[in-house]
Amino acid sequence: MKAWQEDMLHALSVVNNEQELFGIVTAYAHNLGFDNCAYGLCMPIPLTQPKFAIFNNYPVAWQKKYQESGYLAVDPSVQHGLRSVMPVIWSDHLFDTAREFWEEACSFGLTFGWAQPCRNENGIGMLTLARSAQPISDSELKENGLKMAWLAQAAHLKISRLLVHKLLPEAGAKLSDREIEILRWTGDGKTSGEIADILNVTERTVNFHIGNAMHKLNASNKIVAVVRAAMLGMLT
Amino acid sequence: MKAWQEDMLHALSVVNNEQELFGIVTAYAHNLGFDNCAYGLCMPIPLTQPKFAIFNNYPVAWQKKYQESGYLAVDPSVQHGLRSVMPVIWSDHLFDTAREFWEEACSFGLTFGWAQPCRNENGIGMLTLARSAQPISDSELKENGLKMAWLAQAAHLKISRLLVHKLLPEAGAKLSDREIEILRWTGDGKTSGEIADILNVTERTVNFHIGNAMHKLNASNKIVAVVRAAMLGMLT
DNA sequence: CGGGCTAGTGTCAAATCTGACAGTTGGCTA
DNA sequence: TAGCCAACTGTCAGATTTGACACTAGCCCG
Repeated sequence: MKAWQEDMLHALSVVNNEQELFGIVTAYAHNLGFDNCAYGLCMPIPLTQPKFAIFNNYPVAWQKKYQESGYLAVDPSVQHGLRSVMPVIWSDHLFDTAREFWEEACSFGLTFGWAQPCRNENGIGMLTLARSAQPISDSELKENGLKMAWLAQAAHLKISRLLVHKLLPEAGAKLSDREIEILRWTGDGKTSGEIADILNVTERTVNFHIGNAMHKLNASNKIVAVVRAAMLGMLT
Repeated sequence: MKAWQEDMLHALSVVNNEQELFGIVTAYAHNLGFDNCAYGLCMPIPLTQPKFAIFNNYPVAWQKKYQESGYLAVDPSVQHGLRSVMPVIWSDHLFDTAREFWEEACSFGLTFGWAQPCRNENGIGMLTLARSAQPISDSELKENGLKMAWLAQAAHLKISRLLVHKLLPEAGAKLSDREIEILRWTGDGKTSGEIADILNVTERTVNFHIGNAMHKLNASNKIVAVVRAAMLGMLT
């Protein structure tokens, strides 16, 4: 494996708090020629008003403005990340539907940018690398593009886990094999009685396991238990 | 955007059947120096026994052997793809737990390989590029790595949609805004009565929408409806 | 203007789930 | 050997869901 890949993963492995982790990402971004970088995570639950977590080293005034104006719901690059897995370079076309937002960002020195979404069981993450001068050229992409993509994947891999386990207690639940099996069948439409037949146990036993899973996942009914377990990748 | 990226996406856009699509991917793989390539997709539902779809141009004898021996459940590169979003290069270390499998693959000329997993609302996909001679060097990765990663993303983007819509009829369901809203609340643990209060409608109306969503998603109860909608990205 | 579509509402019986009571069995370990 | 834990089972009342009957109001389109 290439030295810088091991390097990056190693650097990201030695710390275990999200601030430091993001600091390391920022440093790598700097090495790759980007003064600014941002990592955003959209967690898989709750379904109504999903939780977001954002780190960036943008100008404080812009962070404030972004927050206060609710730009998270406007920002086309965020919209893109929530829909696609393809990387994007900031362009007029991308910000077609939010001209003002785009111009305002430019006024804070966020002119040229590149963003790579990533998905895993902890949700959808996106790493953005940006700077005020120098468009992102083809030769630069050829030189550093793979490292940028790698950095995005690696950042998401490490940061998302940390964040989700800190902000979503249910993500830490350890389900037993039996519980997982039963939640799977439940999510495929079987009633407790049917699952009992499939597994050759009593309906009471099936409900017992479902009840335990509900407690572990802090779920008020089995719908929530199945949805959470599925969204957090526990049934895969 | 770089010419080859547009090229690739364009080439993948003009056809709309999975065989041809995979043919194009194969051709790009060939240009990148890989005789063999494979794309595998693990669909998000059902939860018990998830559906897989696989395309490859491996030797027929190996395809047969792989199929018959149930290697899908053994293949460490598949296991990796189901767990992580990081790319991997085939190595002794990766195949540590399946020596025989690894040697057998080598005997069919599948010696050097690289695999990139990708995730989206259509499930987990993985593109593998392989060949019999010439290890994958750092300089080659530097030269072509980004294109390889892009090819994987693009292939997954195009093929997964087609496959999922063909093999999972429920993926084509168009839920109304009201249905989505109600399924979200349901997945967060609200009962029909509670949702009725939240939305200022009757409990009967909530159940009406849930029933409609159930029909569209071919679901036997609302658990299935919520799980399917969530797993297929309809609630994001 | 009639037909189709979406959103909304009523009622009622049967099926299913949830919570709280109270247990047994077998394996692992201090 | 006593204690703990996971898996399993029984019963029962009350809450919730599901399916099937039928109906209104508003909007768009041919």
